[in-house]
Amino acid sequence: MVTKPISPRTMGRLPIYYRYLEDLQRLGVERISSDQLAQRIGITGSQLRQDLSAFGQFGHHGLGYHVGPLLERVSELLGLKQPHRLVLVGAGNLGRAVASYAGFARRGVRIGRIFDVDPQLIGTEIAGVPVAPMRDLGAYLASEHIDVGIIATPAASAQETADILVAGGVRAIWNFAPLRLTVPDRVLVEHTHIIDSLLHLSLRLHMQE
Amino acid sequence: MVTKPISPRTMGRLPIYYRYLEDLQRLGVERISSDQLAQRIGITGSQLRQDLSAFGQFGHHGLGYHVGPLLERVSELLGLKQPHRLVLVGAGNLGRAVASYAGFARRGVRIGRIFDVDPQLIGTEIAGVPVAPMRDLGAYLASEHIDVGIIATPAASAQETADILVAGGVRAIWNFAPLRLTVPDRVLVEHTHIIDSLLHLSLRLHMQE
DNA sequence: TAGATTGTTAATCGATTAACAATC
DNA sequence: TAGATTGTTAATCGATTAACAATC
Repeated sequence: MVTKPISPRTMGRLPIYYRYLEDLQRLGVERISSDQLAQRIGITGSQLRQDLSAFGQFGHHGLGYHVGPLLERVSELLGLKQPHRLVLVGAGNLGRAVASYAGFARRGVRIGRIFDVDPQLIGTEIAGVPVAPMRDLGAYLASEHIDVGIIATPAASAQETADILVAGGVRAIWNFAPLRLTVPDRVLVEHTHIIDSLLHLSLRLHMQE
Repeated sequence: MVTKPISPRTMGRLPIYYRYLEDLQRLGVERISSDQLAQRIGITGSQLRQDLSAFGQFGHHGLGYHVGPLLERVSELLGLKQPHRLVLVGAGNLGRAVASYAGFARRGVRIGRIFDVDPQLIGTEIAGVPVAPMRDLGAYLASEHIDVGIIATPAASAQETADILVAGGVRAIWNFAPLRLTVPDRVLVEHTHIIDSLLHLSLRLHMQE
């Protein structure tokens, strides 16, 4: 189905295309030209067409692109057609924020359980997901097939958590703790360091002066 | 002081250089060669030297780079030498997580006040920062000089919040709400959409299959 | 059909890598 | 000095833009 190899830069833009197409669909827009969509996103129409052509022919000469089918295709490329099964480790503010994120269910992302060391939290639910004691994480992973582990623990326990997740067979780790994790090559790590965003903003402010 | 124009890609890597240099400093490493540092980061030594040469000569032939002075220079470029004054709007889980982020103080980032609509929270403190009622935001901005407004409200009130922040004279908005904000050109917007990270991870997982 | 817009080729632009003289 | 490593130039590679024939 993939007609040409998709370049890294194009891949990096897929989440953005996905979000904009979702917005259009929600607004009831059925068709849009490459120039119109590109303008919203802030890129050139040429670049958008170049990107889209890497994974199929979706446009209609003279008419533009149908939002629905294009969104389907982008979703498929993003791997959103298969549901993802996740566990979340760390039920502090950040963990709670992640667990409560409204957009997951709609995209096939299911957090099966939350793990934390705080005895006060054990047995409670956060956003409908039960909180279990950290020491049960290994056993849980052994009994359930989990794709992704989310680490929202303090930095001090993040590596230890990663080790348990890896031993439990996760294929990827989504890491919010402010440190680099050491994992085997076969395990993907996505770092989400909010400080990077702030540093980037600070840089832009500074350049503007 | 800036010797050559710094390319967008190089600018994008500055936060990463900053974090790695911080780590090295904390570990007590005083000197490092471009090849060693590049290897840690996962880029080539050539690229690192090319990047660093854009903003000065820091290396010592045969010896490598001194971590301290280089970190100083990168901090300066990132605008971390001037303290930033921020307000945070929205004291939900995400807002609390941002307010509690330990790395801000060290980098000259100060959240002066938190605003929320929940009467229960008014008068309390989060991470030592007082929570004030949302309706006082405009007056607060008029009385204090604030650089950046952080939006951690639900999507439904994010644009309204942005309007108040803009009217209050902020130069930039750090937006966590899952929607695009409309602001005048002079106001910078940094979007931090955690869903993008997950989509990117999902894509990588999917490509690997 | 006439007008609009795609998909694709070719041209341009920018970023990364390779190589090495300079130099500590 | 000999060895190591920078800073920079030139070569390569890849991504973006421009242009337009194809086509609905």
